[in-house]
Amino acid sequence: MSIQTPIPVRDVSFRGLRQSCSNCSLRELCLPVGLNQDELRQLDTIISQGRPIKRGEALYRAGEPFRSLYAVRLGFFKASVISEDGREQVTGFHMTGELLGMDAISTDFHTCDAIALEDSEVCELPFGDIETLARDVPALQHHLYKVMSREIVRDHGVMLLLGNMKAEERLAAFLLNLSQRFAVRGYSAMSFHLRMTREEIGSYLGLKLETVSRTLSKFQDQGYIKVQNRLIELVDVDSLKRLLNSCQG
Amino acid sequence: MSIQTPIPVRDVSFRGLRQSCSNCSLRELCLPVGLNQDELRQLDTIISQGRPIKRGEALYRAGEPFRSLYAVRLGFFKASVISEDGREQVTGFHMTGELLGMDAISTDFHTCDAIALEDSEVCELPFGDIETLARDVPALQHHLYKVMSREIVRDHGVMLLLGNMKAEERLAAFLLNLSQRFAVRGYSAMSFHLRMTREEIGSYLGLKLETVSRTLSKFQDQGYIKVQNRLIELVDVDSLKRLLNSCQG
DNA sequence: GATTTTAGTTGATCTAGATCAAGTTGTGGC
DNA sequence: GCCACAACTTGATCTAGATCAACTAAAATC
Repeated sequence: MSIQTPIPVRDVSFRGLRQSCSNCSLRELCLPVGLNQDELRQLDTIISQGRPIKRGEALYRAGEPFRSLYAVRLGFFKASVISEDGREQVTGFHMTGELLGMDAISTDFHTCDAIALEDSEVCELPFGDIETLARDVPALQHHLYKVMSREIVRDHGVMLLLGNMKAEERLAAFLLNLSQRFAVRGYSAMSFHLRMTREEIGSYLGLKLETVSRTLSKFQDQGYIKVQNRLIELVDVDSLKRLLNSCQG
Repeated sequence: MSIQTPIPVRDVSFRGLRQSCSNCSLRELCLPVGLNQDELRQLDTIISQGRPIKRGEALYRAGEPFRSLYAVRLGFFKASVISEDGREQVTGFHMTGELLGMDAISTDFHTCDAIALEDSEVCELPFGDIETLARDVPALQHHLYKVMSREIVRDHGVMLLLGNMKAEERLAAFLLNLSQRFAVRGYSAMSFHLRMTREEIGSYLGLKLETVSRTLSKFQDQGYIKVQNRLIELVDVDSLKRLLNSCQG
């Protein structure tokens, strides 16, 4: 199972990229599959130009009124909920092409924080407008349902991970998932830079930062990976996968 | 925080109940708020009669092709995903008025099993038809987005629970959540029958059945609850809530 | 209504991962 | 380029919850 379903970029939410309209032509960046020229033009009028978010800044925070969904155009985000007593639970890491903010539709307020882990850029998609357009464009309507459904499936995968797996299995699943998602976006599957701290990984995986650190070291000792600070190289992917398959939790 | 957001029944998915059309008049049972007479009539034509599911039977199973969402009309379900190596993770318990199957929109196949934990009855909502109708009925379209969003928020709550909380906190959250949801449906908030085994509770909460049993006994010893097999009586709700608020995980 | 089966409790022990602690490395700010 | 602070590693110890085990109680089944 994969904790963050690896999906071809074209399916993630919106795809493509062209430098025409300023920096964020929805026409190509945020293009749901199967729209015709006219429908695309309509979409373009709705979607705002790219908005840059500096590393460390919040795209939105829990409690803020909901207006728009955001498509990550470039960069890397973490989403997290904070419990009343201040504990943070990272609910996901989001990269190019993924959609943020769907949790907020429920109450018209954001229920989690979205923080940029590197300098990033998003497309703002005003939800009211999107919803209206979706009525005229069945493909868009269906696409939105699909993207939300996929988020639910992903969350179930995380529950399975948190509820059933041991530390090594969690880390292996996490690394393999990241690897796949980078690969899909044209980056190396075998070597990548972690944008998040050990503590954030731990929060996502239900582990303490020391356990994350130790487990990474263990993987390195066993020759599964090489770790240099936040640079990860996957050396023996099969062994990592075996860790996952043979997990008898 | 609540692991399974307590929501007034009218918001859960569809509401109302009348004995007119056989046993499952959508007109009242599965009525999204804010539809007019004509829209209701349209809905009625789409939705199938109530379908009974016996205790222990599956409403659907992972891998089956997706056709419809299901509104629980009566009864109690568990939803669970099974990992490749056979581990079960219960992803939720669902009662009257809640919607099942939204995870399947993503791939057009169900990704989890839905098993009745008592004799139950559901309304089948063919998704294609619902989607088509939603184009003409903005309130219905928006309602569907909301329901799916709410599921995402609920899942984030479970992640927080699984990632951060200790056994006692998880159990307290679980009992309080059940209590609220029963209350909303007109049943007693202080005393209710658990439809699931200790093992199923444990699977949902990321605990072993022995730990669930022990923790319930502990709560009873401390005078928080009374346990008689599957009958739970909440004696000291405040203490249970305090357990949750003061959790310093 | 007796019997088999399944669900639940409780105790003893073990262990994965948390916690505490000390040191190292890396990074952003001036 | 130096300083201060944040991120990371590694070791020693502790503990919540898992595991193993034995027993009891409640349902199904015949």
